[in-house]
Amino acid sequence: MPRNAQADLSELLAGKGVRVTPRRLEVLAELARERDDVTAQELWRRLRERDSQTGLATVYRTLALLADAGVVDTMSHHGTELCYRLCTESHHHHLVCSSCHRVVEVEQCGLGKWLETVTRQHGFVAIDHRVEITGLCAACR
Amino acid sequence: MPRNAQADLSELLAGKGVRVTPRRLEVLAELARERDDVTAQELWRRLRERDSQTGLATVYRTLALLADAGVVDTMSHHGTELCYRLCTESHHHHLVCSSCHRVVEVEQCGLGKWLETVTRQHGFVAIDHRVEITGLCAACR
DNA sequence: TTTAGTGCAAAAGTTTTGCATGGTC
DNA sequence: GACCATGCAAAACTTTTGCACTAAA
Repeated sequence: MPRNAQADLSELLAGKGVRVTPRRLEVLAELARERDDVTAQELWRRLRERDSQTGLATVYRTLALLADAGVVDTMSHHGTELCYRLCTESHHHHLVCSSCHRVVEVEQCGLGKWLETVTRQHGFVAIDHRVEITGLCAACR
Repeated sequence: MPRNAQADLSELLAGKGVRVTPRRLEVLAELARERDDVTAQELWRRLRERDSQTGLATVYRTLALLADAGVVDTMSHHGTELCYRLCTESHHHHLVCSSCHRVVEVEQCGLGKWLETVTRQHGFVAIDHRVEITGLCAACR
């Protein structure tokens, strides 16, 4: 990994008030390498393949921390495992290929007015929302 | 439970080509009683409280079957457990109260055109999509 | 020096499976 | 009667915790 990418990751943590450690950088670097989402178990397996000594518990603890800090997004494809993914900071949604599990981030949000309307209609105040579109990507079609 | 509701549930199963059994009707009836979503474990506990002899494995098997048949929706509130809920047949989305977990179904879908646009933009063919809006309901505000 | 992170192993919890038995069509 | 559903107990997994030890600020 390029030396400045390393530094970026450190800043990413420090900026969130999170203590910087070698383990956390390893986890973060692995997340940065993944194009798509991964489970904690998968991430751990890949770290081991790179001869990292990181323990599974640390992976779980780190991912929970990062999710808390808003550095990673969590998704669950309606299986029993939680998936993690390093995400852009801005509001966005996901396009997921049901065949190859590729994830594409969509920056635009098409909900705008509708969101306003339906939440008010039911007496809710919206805090957050997520849209997950499942489909087939170009390669899998 | 009213006698005709019983019959309705039987028809619901039979209509999907699913074999009708007392156990499945019990699970279905319990789901019908729940306003909000439940985990398999919760559902099982409630059945026991009603002196049902249904085994936990049967609850899991039945819920999987019903989800497959499209009779229940599954959601995961980003915890480790999967939640189930008896849903209307038509396309709809969910409004979830983050404080009391109340779920409201929203029949309208505000995605229409936007969905078309973004999927095509990324070379996807959309198969399905789900919108989950988190917020505070009137009572919890 | 104080406070927090980590590895390991054990525990806790959820979901799945094998198998003998009983019920549905 | 054939085939599927069920209960029970065991197994398989994922995730969390306790604790002794190490490292960051």
